[in-house]
Parts: sequence; C-alpha cells; structure tokens
Amino acid sequence: MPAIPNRPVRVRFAPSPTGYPHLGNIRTALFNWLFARHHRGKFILRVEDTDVTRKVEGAIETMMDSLLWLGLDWDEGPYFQSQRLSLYQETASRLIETGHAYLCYCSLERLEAVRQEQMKQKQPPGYDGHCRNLTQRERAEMEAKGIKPVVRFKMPLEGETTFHDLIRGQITFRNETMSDFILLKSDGYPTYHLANIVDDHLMDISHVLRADEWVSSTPRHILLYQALNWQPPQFAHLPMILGTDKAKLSKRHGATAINEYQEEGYLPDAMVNFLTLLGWSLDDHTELLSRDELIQHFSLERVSRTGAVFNKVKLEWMNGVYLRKLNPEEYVERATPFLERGLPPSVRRPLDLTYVNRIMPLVQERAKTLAEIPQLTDFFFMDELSYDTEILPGKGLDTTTATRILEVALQELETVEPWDSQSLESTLRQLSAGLSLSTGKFFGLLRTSVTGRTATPPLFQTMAILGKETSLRRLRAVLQKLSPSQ
RNA sequence: GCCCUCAUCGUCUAGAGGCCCAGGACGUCAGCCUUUCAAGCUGAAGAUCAGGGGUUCGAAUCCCCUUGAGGGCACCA
Repeated sequence: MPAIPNRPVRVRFAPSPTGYPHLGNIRTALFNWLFARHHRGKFILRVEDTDVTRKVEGAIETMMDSLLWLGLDWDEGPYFQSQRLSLYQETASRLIETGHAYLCYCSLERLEAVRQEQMKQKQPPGYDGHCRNLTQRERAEMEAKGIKPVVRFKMPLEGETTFHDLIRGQITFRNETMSDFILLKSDGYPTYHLANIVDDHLMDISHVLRADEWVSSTPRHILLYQALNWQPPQFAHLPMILGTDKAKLSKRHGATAINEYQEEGYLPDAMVNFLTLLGWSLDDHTELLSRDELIQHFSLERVSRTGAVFNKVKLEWMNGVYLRKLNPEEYVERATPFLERGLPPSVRRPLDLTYVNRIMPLVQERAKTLAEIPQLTDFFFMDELSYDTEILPGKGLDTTTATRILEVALQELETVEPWDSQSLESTLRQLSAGLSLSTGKFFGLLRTSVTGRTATPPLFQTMAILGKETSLRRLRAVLQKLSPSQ
C-alpha cells in the first residue's frame, strides 16, 4: 500500500554517469521498478550528471542497456539534470532570498586548511560558516575580485531533524552536527542535494528508494524541503550489497559491473530473481520466483535492514536452474551467440544451426552459464581434436589392451546401421559383455577417444550426433597415436 | 574524531514473547541413481540467535549497556 493515500506512486532511479552500473546500482533500480510495478505506478529514469569532471563517456548508454537487458523498463525519461540547470539556479536564488542560503567565497585552499585544522583538533570536518554573515560590502569586495561564489545552505544551529524511514523507522539527527553544505557549485551546477530535491519535487516523486549510504544526507534534504515549503516524499533506505569483505562494493571486488554478468552468460530472469532475494524475501522457503510473482509480492515491509554479501556461487546455481527451465528453442537462441563467440577460430562460421540444435539438449542440464557452453561442446565442432594424451589409454588399461579393444570396437562399429544412439547402445553393450570389460572402462575409453575428454554428455548420443564418419575417424586416430611405431 | 545504521549457520535468509534446545536455500560432506560429468533424490555436519545485564511465568524476538561491522561527515553522487 502506498504510504500516502491518494498519491500515485512515482519512483525514480537516478544514477550518475560516473562509471559502469554496479550490482548495487542495479539492485536499487530493481527495487524501484518492482515497487512501481507492484503499485501500478511510474518508474522514472533520471540521469544525475551534475559533475562535469567525473563524467564517463558511454556510461549512460551502458546503464540503459543493462536496465533493458534485465527487463527494467522505465515509463519516463531519461531526464538529464545537466539540461535543467536554470531550475536549480532559480531555486538557489529563492533560498538566498528567503534567508535559507547564502553566497560563499571561500577558496578551495582555505576550505582545505580548515579541514586540516579540524582533523588535527579531532573535530568533525565541515564548513566553519566563514561566509555565513558577510555584509553587503564584503560581498561586493569579493565580487570585485572576480571570485565565483558557491551557494551554501544555512543549517539551523540548533534543534533536530527527524524523518520516518519506511524500512528503518524513525531516524533523528541533531542539526548542529551538520554543516552548511553546498547547493550550487561555482560553475553553476547544482550538487546532488539540491538537484535531487528540486527534481523529486518537480517530478512529483512519491517514494525515494535509495541505498543506505544516503541516510545521513536525508536530514539535509528534509530541511531543504521545509525551507522551500515543499512536501517531501517518503523515504526508504535499502540495505547495501557488500563485497566478500563486507565492505561497500567497489572495483576491487572483481566483477561487479552488471554487463560482465551478461557476458558471463547469466540469464536476466535469474539475475532479477537472485538480486531481489538480496535484501528481500517472501517467506521462509521460497527461492524461485518469476518476474510476475516478484511484482505481485514485492513490498517494502519485507526488505531487510542488513547489508548483504553478494554470493556468486548461489547465483550460478540459480542461473543453472533457469537455464534448465528454458525450452529447447529458447536455449539454442540464447546459446548461439555464445557459441559463435566462444568456439575456437578454426571452427567455420556461421555455425550449422541444425547441428547446434541437436547438440544443445545434451548440455542444457550441464551448464551453469551460457558462457560455459562452447568449452563443453567444442569437440563437436572441431576437425582436429587436441587433447592431453595422459588421459589415454585410461584408468586400469594398458596400451596393448586399449589398442585391442579399440580395434574390435572399430570393426564392430563399422557395421552399425542405422547410426543412432539406440543401435550404438545395444551394439556397444553387447560388445562390452563379450569382452568381459566393465562398461565404465570400455565406454570411458571410447569417450576419450571420440571426444578427447573424460567428462562429456552421454556417449551414445554424442557419437550419434558426431556421425559415423567422424566417430570412426577419431577412433582410428587414437589407434595411430597408441601404436608403438609412432 | 563526530553522527547515523545494523548485528540469526561460511553466505543469502525465515523468525515481529511461548509453535524455535531456531526453519529454508546455496555451498560442503556422505549415500542412491549411473557409461563419465552433470542433473535428480535421500541424509548429515553446520548458529551457546555478537557479549552482558534487565523486563516477563516465559526472549532470537521488548529495554539498557558493551563490543563489532558498515555507512556518512567534499565546489562526488
């Protein structure tokens, strides 16, 4: 239920284009999206590009690609804050006029010196209010010197600011612990605090769902709403996604950019399911939920308050589950791009789709990610097998017996007709019995001979798909390899 | 240093006073199935509910303290 009745749910995801989308960013987007869809509200995309110096080229595009990849479609936007500068500037002026903000001419050097001194005195760092009460004349002097001022918010010196967090409950800050933060930078761009509240107000945002790291700036935002006489939205601070060291996710935690998961062959649905469970749960046993179920059941009440360590092994498991659930056509469709990209260059492109269609069912329950498929199936596509000769002749067999077995098998296989898995199975099982050889050893030898691997999909189906010619050719090649004259 | 938040198996979590000497999932281990690898099935190990005080007939659940962890304190978001 929306916290404010009669107010339509409008939420936003507001990334800044300063890097590639993170698991954490995406999870925030996801919760916003789920919340909007659950309440039949709007999900808005807003780009907070107010830091000219940190802008990364292509970041927005990657962000949007990632959202779309996961199926997180937005209803409005993207809006760009860099195109709305006058809005923030006007608001800043209004705040100055009403006595809630002031111009500050302090140099970066002075601010740094103040900070150093505060650190030395073991005081909390923060602006000392130097320009808070400049006279008309002092300001004129600064202007005359050509100093571009910033606009600072005039923090109340006493009292406290409280807000109700939908996930955490009441949170209170003493105003004296907060200093006069900057609203408008000297280049005319707003800081996050200003742009954020102006846009949330103008865009009629009903709920702000954002990461935990924002709680301590929320009182500043509340105070700004009050100064502007605007009604603040509801706040809900989401638990963060942590690295294995329990610290805030960053580049040093390895693969955290969402597009890497796409490249590693994870399915959007698995990703969405898994990410939702990082900080939200339905009950004490449900792990697998479809997108619709997620939308239907999602609620802020069931969002947890503790940070969650991202556990890739469990993601792999879940992705395997989703992979196995795919119908054969979808599976091939998903797998093909990975095969095209991952198979050795020597394999002729484009791949024979009919052939691919026959192979894929054999690996569907064996791969945890799409990216594993090429290495699981490359022997189907390669002309020349390259493998470790150590795996021949195989456990419990010496070269002489292996050779004899292969010769007999070869002879027998030449007569197999039709070359399908049933005929192969009956022929080879009989032969195995005839040779008084355990199926383990016998099929194992054939397996390595025909595939160059010790672990493969079931032997008969594999041979059937490989075809008679290729299978026999590979068996002969092994005999060559084993012969002493070599 | 100051402020805020959080605290249940290795990890994700269930639990909103008695149903809990704590349930599920991943992972781990063992067994079954089996031509290998997977998948599947069965079972096991794994949390003195961070520690200490209260409140209560009764606390993982409420209160206080301690400790630990995380986040914030920028002309970054």
